[in-house]
Amino acid sequence: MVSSSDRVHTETSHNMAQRSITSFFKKTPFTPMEIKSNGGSKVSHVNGDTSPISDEKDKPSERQQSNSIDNDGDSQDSLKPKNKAKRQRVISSSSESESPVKVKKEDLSDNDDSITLNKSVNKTYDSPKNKKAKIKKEIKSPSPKKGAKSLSRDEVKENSLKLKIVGSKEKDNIVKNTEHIDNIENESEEIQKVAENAYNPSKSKYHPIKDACWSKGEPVPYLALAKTLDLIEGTSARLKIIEILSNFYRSVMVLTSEDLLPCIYLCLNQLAPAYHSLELGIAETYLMKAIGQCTGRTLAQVKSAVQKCGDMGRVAEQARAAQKTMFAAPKLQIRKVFAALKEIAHMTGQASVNKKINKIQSLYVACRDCEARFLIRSLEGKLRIGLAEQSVLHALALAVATTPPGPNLQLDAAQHMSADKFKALVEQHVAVVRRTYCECPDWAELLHELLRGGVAALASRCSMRVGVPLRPMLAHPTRAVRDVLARFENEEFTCEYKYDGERAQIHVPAAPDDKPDFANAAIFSRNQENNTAKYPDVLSRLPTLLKEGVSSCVLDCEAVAFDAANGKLLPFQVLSSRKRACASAEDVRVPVCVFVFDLLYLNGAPLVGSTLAHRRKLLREHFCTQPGTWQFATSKDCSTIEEVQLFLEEAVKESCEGLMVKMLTGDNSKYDIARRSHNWLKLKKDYLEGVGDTVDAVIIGAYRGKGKRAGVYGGFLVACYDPESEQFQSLCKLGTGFSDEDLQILSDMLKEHIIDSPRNYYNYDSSHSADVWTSAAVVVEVRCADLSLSPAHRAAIARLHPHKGVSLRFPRFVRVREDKAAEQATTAAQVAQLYLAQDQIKNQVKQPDAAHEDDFY
DNA sequence: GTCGTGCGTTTCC
DNA sequence: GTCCGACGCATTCGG
DNA sequence: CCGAATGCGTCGGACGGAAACGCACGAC
Repeated sequence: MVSSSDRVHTETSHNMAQRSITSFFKKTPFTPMEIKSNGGSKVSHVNGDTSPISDEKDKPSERQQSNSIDNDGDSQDSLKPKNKAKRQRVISSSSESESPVKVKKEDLSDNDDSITLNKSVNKTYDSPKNKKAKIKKEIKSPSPKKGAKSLSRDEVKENSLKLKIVGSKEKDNIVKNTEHIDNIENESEEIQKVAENAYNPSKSKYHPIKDACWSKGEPVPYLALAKTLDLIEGTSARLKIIEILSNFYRSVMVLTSEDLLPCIYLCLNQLAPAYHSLELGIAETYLMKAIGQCTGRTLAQVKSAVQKCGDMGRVAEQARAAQKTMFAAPKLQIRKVFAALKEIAHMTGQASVNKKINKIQSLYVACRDCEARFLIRSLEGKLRIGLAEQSVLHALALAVATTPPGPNLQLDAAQHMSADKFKALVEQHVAVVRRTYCECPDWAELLHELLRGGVAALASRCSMRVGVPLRPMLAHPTRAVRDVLARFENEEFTCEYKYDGERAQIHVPAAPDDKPDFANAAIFSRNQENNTAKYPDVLSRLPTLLKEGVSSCVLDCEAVAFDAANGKLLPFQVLSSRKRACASAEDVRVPVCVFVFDLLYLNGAPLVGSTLAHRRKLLREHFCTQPGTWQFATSKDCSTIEEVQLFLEEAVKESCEGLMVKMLTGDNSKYDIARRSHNWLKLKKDYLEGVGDTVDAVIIGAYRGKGKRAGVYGGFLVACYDPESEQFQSLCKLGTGFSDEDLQILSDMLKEHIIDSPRNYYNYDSSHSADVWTSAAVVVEVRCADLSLSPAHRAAIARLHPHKGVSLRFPRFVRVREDKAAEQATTAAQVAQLYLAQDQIKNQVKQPDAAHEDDFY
């Protein structure tokens, strides 16, 4: 490894390493020598530091001055000639073998050329929803609610109109003989099928057979899904989204029910239940490569187009549209697309990446219309249309309420009952479907039972069982201790330490002899991944946890790295260095202590419907603890603010993140994820106003935003200042905490500070190379939860570790410090000081032996 | 062919 | 993980 | 009394650091 002391940063392909520090003195407007330490500048904002500046709550009002919403955030590129245009549409796929070095060179030099080239091809994409939001702001309707509603309707109409126009334009693409005779019982009439391009599941009084664009028994065309997703993308009203999707599902159920599962998976970007651990293994970079190869562009060209547009799906769609197709590929079918994705996920071993890319290309070239957009986004892993799990569940419930599966075909149940009655029916179905999914997050199983026996049979046939992970209860952040009381007023509640580890849901099934079957026990993560192989040590000592009489159970726990020698909890960073799969308990390098805090199932009976008080009682009765291996989460049943406050401080001192606050009795203490998934409160020091670490950092670079952040910068590289080495050392990237307005302001602000290449006194890792570099001018206040030693960031490098700097955990933007100049930012020494001041670091037992030295030399 | 390194992806928080 | 924005729903406010 | 305003919870999607892991690729 290159020692970074002799070089400002280790980016070898950049040429700036040659530039000497002296050149910096000539170029920069401010000279580090001139810095006057501002009256003994102290560490900024440590634990409620009350410097007069930091206390000024000058937030939005002042910033409004520089607000210019109209700006397109198009920064430096707007200066460039715009008429070079469409040159590179010429299909020339000759540039195959790009060595990584070559690619890098292109990356660096493309700044002027390819971006301009792509400019007119890929305009910054302003999503329909963004547009809508803007319109909404402009129109100050006396009745915003109604205004919004009618607006969305109009827009949907407009959208579908456009669709029709497009459809007629591309008449040649429309398959003309789409007339079929459908033999479904009471539908004896001849049904003329809708052309695929005109498929419109958002129309009112949607008829699942007549309005579909395929016939009974036929595989569902991928274009039907793409059209549905396209409509949804243009809609922001959630209920409307659900209606559109449910209409599509109704058609699938009635015509081709076996395609419903792939349809749902494609809507969710999922391949299988999480605990099957099936992943695509393909993301942004390889996708861009695939698109480039298909459309005769270099990786750098695609990259800059994606940056410009903020959406790879759109880029892929436009690139595909611009291409002439040599021969018509067969139409994509949903089941085939989904099967192909699964196939890609299963490819492993040598040359698998290329095989995956080839497979993607074969799909991509067969894309028509907007299919490419959604195919590519599926592969990216996010649809970005405002549709996710909860809406899919709702849509499915609405679909089965409207068109119930079963022998007696009924196409629109709503017709036969009052609106209120139907609404109640839907609500009930939604509740059942959601609950079922929470207890058994397996779409295959859920759909199988749903299509077979309908909603009525779902609850009984498909419910919680040992071995299938259930969705865990999550917690809401709380900004003040008094908010806890506000929420839990007059209720019994308890506070537990919030341990800084990894969620572990432990399942122990019963053997036929009614003893616990430890051999088949399993451990699942917060996201239902199967972590059984990760914790052989925990599994091996499971027998010490269960008391006599326990035959089966499901436990909710937190696994925390543990220093057995000193009986101390270790930071999350230590825990995360555990191998993901470990053969046996002896091979485990990082021991853990498991903190059990809930019991969800005991001896054949689910407890999710019991109160926490009851579950906790059973937990304490039936399970053993042993310091350092199995412990119950430290808890205290508080009733006053003062008690909570004190307990919080205690928790933090003992290397915990804070507190979890939970209701003990009543309906709200049940483990009912379907009804409310964030039913607990979390209380952390860094949420509290005026408490927690804050740093004033300098923006030295920016990254172009994607999706809803297209057109502005979506993130920034920020640094601390080190007067001794005269460097700005990267501290972290900053990507959350700003309002849309903040982002606009920052983007405008930075325009005048953009520089061609990073200063040679910027110390950063090449992995953090910014899209746009800026001179060190804008100072921002950044809040974080922790400071950690970083392999990639350089703040306070060599002060705590020879080649590791410090970075921030969970960094978020607080405000612009317009009152501060770059040289007044938090210094490297102060960052180091903040790092060392952390309770968790102070708690660490200093090793007098070589272990410490080991790290150093 | 083997080994180490770099890069990309996924999964925790 | 944090955070923001939009939506939907219930409750309160005001003419 | 009814519509408007307000408050709150949910949902979805921007974005963060760090580590493991698996494949690609160059050095030997």
